[in-house]
Amino acid sequence: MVRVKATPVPPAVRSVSGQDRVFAALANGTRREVLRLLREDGPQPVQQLAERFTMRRPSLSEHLKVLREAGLVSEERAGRQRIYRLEAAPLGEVQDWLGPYERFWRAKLADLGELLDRIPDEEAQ
Amino acid sequence: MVRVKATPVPPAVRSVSGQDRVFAALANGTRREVLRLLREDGPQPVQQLAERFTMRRPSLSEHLKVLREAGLVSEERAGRQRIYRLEAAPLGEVQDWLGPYERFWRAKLADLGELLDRIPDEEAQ
DNA sequence: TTGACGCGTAGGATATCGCCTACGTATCGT
DNA sequence: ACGATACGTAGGCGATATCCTACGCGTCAA
Repeated sequence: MVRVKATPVPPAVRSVSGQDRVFAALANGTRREVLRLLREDGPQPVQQLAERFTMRRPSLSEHLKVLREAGLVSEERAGRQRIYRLEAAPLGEVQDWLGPYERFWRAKLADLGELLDRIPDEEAQ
Repeated sequence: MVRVKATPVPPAVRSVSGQDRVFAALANGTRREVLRLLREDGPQPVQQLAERFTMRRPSLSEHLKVLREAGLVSEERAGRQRIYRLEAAPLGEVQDWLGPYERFWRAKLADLGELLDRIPDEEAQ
């Protein structure tokens, strides 16, 4: 069969490795929870992290691998332990990605605010 | 300026599953590209969106379904067309999720700046 | 009314995900 | 040296993701 497209423009032109990995890593609740634990309780060995989940430790190790390859965590060896630490730089890139969308939800909130303003009470911003 | 949200537009379930849906929807390059197109070129019918991708139209329809169920787009019927529009509110929640991490990458950037300041001859860009 | 158009869904093929158990490697304590 | 500990990897397995073709449904134009 013949497939001729005028302007294909594959969407994966931009670094598939970087942004895709980060978003894919964040698409899992367990991995987001790992990031939260590292943020709130600081760097920890795998064992300590694993206590917070019901899954087996090897499964958590796989999640840590995904986070590592996305640049979201780093590991430091300490004896037979491996201390994992939050690396938030890729999240900064996520925020940059969000930037161009910000005015859209701000507009929505403004609409809501306008509605509220019809009820005599508030100040605007 | 914190306003209590009293049942906004989406009456959908806002629990953990909602957040999961949003992150999962963003984990695909095609879907992020759809959001960009809707942001830059405004609301469009499916056909017009499909011209920008190499995949078949039914596949794009499935991506639009994922975005719809994540609350990231809305559809409006116009004759035999369906006009899709960006709904950025869930992205606002993503930004809220990023909030607690912000100080981490800010700290990293500060360290980098300090490091660059110690090298007098180099220029950063 | 009839056929073309715009779009979604059904169902299948393949790849990847997320979990498991079993096992290998390096380190620590005795 | 020896066993216990901390961790990663290998490989299997069911579920899900992502693409496809075929097709059904509503709308428009002639």
